[in-house]
Amino acid sequence: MINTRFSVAVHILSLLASEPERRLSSSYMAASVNTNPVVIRRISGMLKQAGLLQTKPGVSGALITKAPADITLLEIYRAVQQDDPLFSTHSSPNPDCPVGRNIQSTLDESFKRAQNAMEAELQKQSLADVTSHLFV
Amino acid sequence: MINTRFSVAVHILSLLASEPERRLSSSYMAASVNTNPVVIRRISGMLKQAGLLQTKPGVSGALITKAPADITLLEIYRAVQQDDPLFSTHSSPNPDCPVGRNIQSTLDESFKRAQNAMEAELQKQSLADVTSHLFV
DNA sequence: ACCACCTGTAACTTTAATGGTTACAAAACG
DNA sequence: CGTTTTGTAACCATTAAAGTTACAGGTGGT
Repeated sequence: MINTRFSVAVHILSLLASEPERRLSSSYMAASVNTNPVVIRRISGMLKQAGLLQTKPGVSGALITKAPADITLLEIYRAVQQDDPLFSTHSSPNPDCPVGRNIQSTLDESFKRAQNAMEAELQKQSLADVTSHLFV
Repeated sequence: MINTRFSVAVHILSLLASEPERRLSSSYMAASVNTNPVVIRRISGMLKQAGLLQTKPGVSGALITKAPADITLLEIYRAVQQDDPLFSTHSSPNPDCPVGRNIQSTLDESFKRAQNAMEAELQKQSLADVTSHLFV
């Protein structure tokens, strides 16, 4: 199961998108997510590296850097998951067995196709699609 | 990251598919996977419940129950992952915040779409597709 | 210039999931 | 009958994630 970083990252950006003029501090966002400010800063750091938000040390709060319609969920996913594989394969199968010898490379291909399909769907959804459901 | 049960399950079924006449014991398969026989029996149990293989208590070995071309990777995935969600959402966001109040149900929908896309791709691949790459 | 406050980050603790292991009852077969 | 195997339960070890504490460094208000 994929960790909650992705979920929290979308939450953070949704908050920033809802008040694009206002700098929201990590404490403020932590109260909405219901976690510790350090957790927010950790994930904000990854989003900053991906160019999705701006912060300055010492200056309170973060600002979103793009229009929500121009941020795909895939960008957010990649920002927090880097290139972690979605599926893991068991390690060191028996090389003396034809199945054991070739299973890993074969599975890697199948798994990559599945992951690509998932990511293609995330590419189709934008942050604006998410936020449009939040305020109704 | 998805656990290695799926990977091991495909390995098990590939072994059984490679010798459909022969009953392979959990110890034999454990040697190919490079793990403990109990791990194999644990996963075999799930595959049995899904109708993908047969075993009898006391009788050594397992047999595959279908032609590899008729087993999709999705069937195997479902057999070992049940209906675990692919993505997790952070728990108890703040209900006093419009974002916190609605983020979970919104994310659930987005995440389900992504998971569906992944599963649709697994549906397209059969065990035969995998085994055809193993013996070359 | 000072101070209160914030970010960024490292380090540590806690918790949960996974895989490996031990143990043993129940069943089958020679 | 006794050896072997499956099916499970129970337990241990390892790992990853999230939460927490701590603190250096920067900023802006006073």
